[in-house]
Amino acid sequence: MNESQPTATADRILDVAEEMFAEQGYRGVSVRSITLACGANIAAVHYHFGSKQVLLEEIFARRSGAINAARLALLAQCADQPGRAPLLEQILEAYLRPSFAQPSGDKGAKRFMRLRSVVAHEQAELSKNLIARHFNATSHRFLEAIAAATPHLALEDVCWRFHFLLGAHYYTLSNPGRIQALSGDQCDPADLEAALAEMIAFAAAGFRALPCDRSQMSFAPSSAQSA
Amino acid sequence: MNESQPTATADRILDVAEEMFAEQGYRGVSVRSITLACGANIAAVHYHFGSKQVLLEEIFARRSGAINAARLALLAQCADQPGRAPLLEQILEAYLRPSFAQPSGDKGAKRFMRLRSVVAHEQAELSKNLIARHFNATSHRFLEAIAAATPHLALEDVCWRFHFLLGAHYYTLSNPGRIQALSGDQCDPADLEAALAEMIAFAAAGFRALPCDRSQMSFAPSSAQSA
DNA sequence: GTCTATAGAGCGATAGAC
DNA sequence: GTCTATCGCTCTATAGAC
Repeated sequence: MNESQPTATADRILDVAEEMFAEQGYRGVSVRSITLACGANIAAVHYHFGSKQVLLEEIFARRSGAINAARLALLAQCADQPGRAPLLEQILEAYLRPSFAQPSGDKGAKRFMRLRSVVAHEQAELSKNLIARHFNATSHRFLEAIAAATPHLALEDVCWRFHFLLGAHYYTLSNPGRIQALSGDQCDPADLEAALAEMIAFAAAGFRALPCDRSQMSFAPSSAQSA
Repeated sequence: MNESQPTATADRILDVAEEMFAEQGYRGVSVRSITLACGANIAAVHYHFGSKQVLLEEIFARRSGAINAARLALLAQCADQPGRAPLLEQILEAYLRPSFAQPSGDKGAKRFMRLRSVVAHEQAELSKNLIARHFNATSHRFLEAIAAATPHLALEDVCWRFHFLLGAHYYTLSNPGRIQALSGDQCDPADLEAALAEMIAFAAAGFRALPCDRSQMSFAPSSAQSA
């Protein structure tokens, strides 16, 4: 009857910890409060995982596999064919959609995005290692695909713009309240399909822009424009 | 000789705390370590500020005034004239440049950007209040200016795209290491003029894009594209 | 205004009974 | 595998001498 839950307690801890870390930060959530919230004993985290940090690493490992697999599966379906969206838009959707929501309808992917953002700020060194271990390979696959679709850009430009996309992506899924405050509640951050469509349109246009020209700056300090 | 430093200790605490909070997080830095790092007594923070949180609020108050003033001064200089960059690019530069570096050459503006990002994740509620108090008015001025320069967009689209710009902006100044890892050290995050030029080109193109069309999605779950 | 000393609370982690 | 009890540590904040 319960052969499908050999370590039900460990799974419950992973679920609850992911949610609490994402919403209250890593340092802001104690091992005590995690076990209390999921009905386990205070010592359960250290029994199942060994330490608070290993628990965090297990959360990363569990999520990243599914997201990477979904991204690469969609990337494999991208094709420059008549009647479909332009290839660049397809690639961007293949990259972004799995971190908005999994096909199963699980909303945890979005929460995990906020968790990554939280950890990047609170545990910079650990975050660098985890992101590199779990996401570098897939990110580079997409960087290459985008570079191939934007032959007018030097690789350096592609990297900067992909970096900006990452920032917009993290911020949108991590700070859903900010756009409500900015727009006077006209934008609904819970409408993930709208956010995704807006982000793809914005980023695709950004990637298509001509390489920037630094001499076109209006207020550079050396040109003594103002003071 | 020292009439210019009536509260030298408080100023030193503000400087050191801003740097330590930005690099190690708010919860990750103790009042003890701040006072130790700036040679003050352990009790100095509570004598001068009353609490750790008020110290953080004073850091916000001190920086935000200068940044807002610089932004609005540059915005007032923006004009759609031949021989200058397009108006949209001018507005974006007026918004972004003061948070990359102040005219005085002070690098603290960039550090303060990372501090805001850190606090947004660790102290979500406090951050919301501080950001609204110090930045909402100026941000709305720029939202209006951008909206006027992009008459093809609904206000909702302008808000989403401004939100994406905020995300790219925060991420670039908060996670300088990520673009080095992504680009194989081809992009130099310390070259702030390059980052600024790239960001303006990317965002300006994004704002100029046509409104997005949600029916153009390639992998929406309801269309049963894959599984 | 600067210092020492400490209160009072919460933390991660562990030992050892069951 | 689950529990209680507790160790040893760090934290913010404060009291009170100088």
